[in-house]
Amino acid sequence: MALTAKYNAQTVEEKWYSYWMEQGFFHSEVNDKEPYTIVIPPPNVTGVLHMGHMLNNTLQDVLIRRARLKGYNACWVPGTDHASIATEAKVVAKLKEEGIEKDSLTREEFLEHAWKWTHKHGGIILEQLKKLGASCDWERTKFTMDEDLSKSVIKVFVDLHNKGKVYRGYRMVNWDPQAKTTLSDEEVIYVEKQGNLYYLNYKIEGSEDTLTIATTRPETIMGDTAICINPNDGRFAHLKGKKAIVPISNRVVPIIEDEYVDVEFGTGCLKVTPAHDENDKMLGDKHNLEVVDIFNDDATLNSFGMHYEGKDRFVVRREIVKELEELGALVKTEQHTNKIGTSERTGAVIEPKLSDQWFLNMKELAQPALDAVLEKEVNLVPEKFVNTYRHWMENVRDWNISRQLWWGHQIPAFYYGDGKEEYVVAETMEEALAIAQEKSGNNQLQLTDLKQDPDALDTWFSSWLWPISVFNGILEPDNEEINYYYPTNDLVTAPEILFFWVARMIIAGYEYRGEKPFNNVYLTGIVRDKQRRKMSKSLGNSPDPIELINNYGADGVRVGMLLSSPAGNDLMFDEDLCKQGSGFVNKIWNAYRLIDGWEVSKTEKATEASTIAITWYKSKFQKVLATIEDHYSKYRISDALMSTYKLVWDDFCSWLLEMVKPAYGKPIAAETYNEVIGILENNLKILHPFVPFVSEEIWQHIAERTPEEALIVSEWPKTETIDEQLIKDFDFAAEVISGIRTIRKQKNISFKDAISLSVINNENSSTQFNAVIEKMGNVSALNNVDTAVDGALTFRVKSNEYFIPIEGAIDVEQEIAKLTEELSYTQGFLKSVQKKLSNERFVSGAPEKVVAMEKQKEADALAKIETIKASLAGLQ
RNA sequence: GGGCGCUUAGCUCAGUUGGUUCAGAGCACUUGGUUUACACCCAAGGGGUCGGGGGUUCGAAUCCCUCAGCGCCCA
Repeated sequence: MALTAKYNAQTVEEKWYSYWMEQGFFHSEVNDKEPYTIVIPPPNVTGVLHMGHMLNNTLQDVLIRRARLKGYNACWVPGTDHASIATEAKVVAKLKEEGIEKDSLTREEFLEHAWKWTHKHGGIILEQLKKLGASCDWERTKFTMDEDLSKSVIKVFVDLHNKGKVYRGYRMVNWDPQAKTTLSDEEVIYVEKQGNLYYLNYKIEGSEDTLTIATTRPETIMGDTAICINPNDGRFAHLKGKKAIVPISNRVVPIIEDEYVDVEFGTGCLKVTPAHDENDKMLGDKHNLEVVDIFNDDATLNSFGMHYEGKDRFVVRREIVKELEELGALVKTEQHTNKIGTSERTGAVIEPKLSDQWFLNMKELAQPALDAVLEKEVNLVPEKFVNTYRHWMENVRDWNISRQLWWGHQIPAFYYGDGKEEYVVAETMEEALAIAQEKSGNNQLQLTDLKQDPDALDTWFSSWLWPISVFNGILEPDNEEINYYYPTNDLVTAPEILFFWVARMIIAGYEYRGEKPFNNVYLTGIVRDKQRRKMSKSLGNSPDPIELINNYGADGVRVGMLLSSPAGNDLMFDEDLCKQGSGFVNKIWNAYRLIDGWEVSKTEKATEASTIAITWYKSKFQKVLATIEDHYSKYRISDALMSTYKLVWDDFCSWLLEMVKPAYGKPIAAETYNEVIGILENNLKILHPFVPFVSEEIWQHIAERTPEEALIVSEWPKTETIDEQLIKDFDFAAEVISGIRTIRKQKNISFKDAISLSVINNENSSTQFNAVIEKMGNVSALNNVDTAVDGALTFRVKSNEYFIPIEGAIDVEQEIAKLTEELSYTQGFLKSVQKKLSNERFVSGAPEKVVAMEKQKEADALAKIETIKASLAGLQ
């Protein structure tokens, strides 16, 4: 079969991906081999593939493909996440477009819409991942709301409740007024915003005096129930025990004292609104203040807002400032920047709100998970994240796990009465009824008397079980699969979700398996554009990944993603990287085209150059293989790629193939050809994790292969001994060849013109590469000589001196200048070495090895100086 | 405000316990090369006071102090 001149990525990629699928190479079953497991960070069902997924999943595929080649039973479990808030928001928006309000639907009706939406969009990302070449075990695809996974979530909730870890509490929570739900602390993003600081006068009861407070939120004055001063602040001693009158509402509120107040900030007088600020709530509890909640769930004002009732908080802010100004209560307005909490999902400004929510007590649960990372049971890569992790875990706060949403796992709490405590928690309604009858002492209770808590659980409360629940390890804790695949090996994810997800998975792992969920966590960087901006849909600075694959091929994009993504460092993505990637693929392809085009002769003898070249490459390959293994062991995937890239491009293509290449029109010895094919096959194996498609394509071209012989399931190259001396000798020869090329370029000697080369072999260097030097330098004859050759261009490698006689006159002046410069540099170098060696403290203080090396340097320099001096003498 | 980290070539980054050619790689750049795999190519080359200053040491990109700039996490 003739090879196309241009590599056609698209057809090749489709062909081999379906072949791999048909042969079931991605599928894993429990067997006798050692498992290697990865669970995918499940993408949201709302999502489309973005560059972060590309990076993340490329890395996972590299790891899983390499594990497969190394003979592990490789299992990569894919799946998706139901993403409560995001999905519900999307469905609500879609319904709105169709003129349907969520409120007009029953829960069941709404969920029907949500499921429909999920079935339509949920699998998009997974389908897109196939284009990238992801070798997931698609037969194992899971969804966080699958029946068994849902049951696992409910079981865990009930279990934690029975253990007293899950509790219901009336707390200040983060309220997203757009999604109309609470958020966990982790879902709040603080952003710096330019705002105003308003100075307002409050009258003091029974006097004409006023006091001045400073606030960023004048719209909350309707909720003020106190003014607070610092007892140590002499300025306000006269206010002690008095009362103040809140403007507009004219509510009379006490003036309390607390050292919490920052004397430096604002005026030193603080208005206290316990219903709408966490710190104020704390003051309110301490001083027994009234709590006045002035907001509706959508952050419009309620009846406490008086004539502002029904208006949005930000509208009210503008209007109330005007009114306060008219009343003469506004003293001044200053510009002020502060950090404002916003919703991770909707971007809405968070409103602190008091409400009943479900919480998970984290302190004790977190302890084993903290120890696991500190003791390196679980490795975070890069290690710098350990500190961040420790800090979060040591200061972990209780987790608000309830969400005022329908899409998700409904909380299995059932109320049998109107009292706050009149509820039971159980996995099923029937169980709930039995417990309720017992708890209430009322045997007459019916199923219809039970009302389930309408709230859903935080999405992360299901995904924290992911590494366990995908193997059904919660419902059947002793099943064969969980025992075999768990703990998984590596997790690849973004540092952004270290707390949201990774930490909580570790917690759940220890709580429900008594064991870590994974050995290593590889935290990738964030994909940014060239201007260091995070790639996002809203900025429109993210290329379409599928478009990229169409343009550069999946292999090209994979290489492009990996080229510049050291662990934990952000990746400044540039489409040129994909271009470089596809350039590499093209290079590999063309190297094979060259080999494939050779006429093979059984009678032709292997040339001396090709024999030594092949021996050399095998050693070089082993050396680089060891380096690559080391990089992988440290999760330095881009370094592993770069080592492979240079091995294939430089050592294989530029050196080996050029050294064994037969002269134009000549056949190649069968012996040499077979060796080169063997070498190529090993190259393809180490290339495969990075460029699975082109490597399989070439592999299958080389020979007819049975399915069992496919590259994807072949064997990773064995390590063999490395002949270091041979590699050194080659490097020396390469320097000689480089010297010849430099002279050719300087003197404008075309490569087509053969030259003769003489050497004074002061180094006593190996001559086994002489045939290579002749071939690669187009040298007609390589002679050993004892004395300098007259009328020749010269260069030196170490203390070896090389002569290239040329027709016509040598520019003696230029040669002398060149030599003089080289001489003075070497003399300077010698001087510094000798200075070191004559330093008594160096010789006695430094290790023997280091001193010996310095002595070697001295000897080398002395020898080199001799040869240069001799050459100079010859010229003058 | 508290904690962590970063600063090395034009760009993106390596550089392990201080000690071989340790001042590096890839890209970009400059120059030359196209009948014979690849111009998505080949070959050669230029380029850095290792953020500034101070210290420890025989020896510092590497350890310590300090200043400046940047980033992340938490409140």
